[in-house]
Amino acid sequence: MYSFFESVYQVIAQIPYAKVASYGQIACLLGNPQQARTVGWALKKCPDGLPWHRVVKADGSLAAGEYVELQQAILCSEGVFFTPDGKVDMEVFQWDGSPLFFDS
DNA sequence: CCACTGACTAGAG
DNA sequence: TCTCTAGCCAGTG
Repeated sequence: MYSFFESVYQVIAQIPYAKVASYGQIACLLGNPQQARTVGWALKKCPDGLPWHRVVKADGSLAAGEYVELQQAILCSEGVFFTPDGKVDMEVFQWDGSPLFFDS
């Protein structure tokens, strides 16, 4: 079952420690820069072992709905610093997409 | 098969 | 600079 969601999960699974990626960035890696919404919807499925906390909005703010504080807590635990605005410093922590491994 | 929803993004007021 | 609106695709009912 290699659906769009599966691709989303694989990409997110490749996000390295102490790094974050925006929905649009993930969508771009999948080849569809406009599908940021669909990516977020895939995150809502939230499969086991998926580092959904490493996925943030384009401006660096969190987007996990009611799990926002949980996401911030996990990211803080991973070593990601937050600005007083409650946003991630994208200039420092945004994933560049290098460690991608399109296996199988 | 048709319609609605959704953890977004970018542009305009 | 902040807030609001429109558009996008895939999945579920």
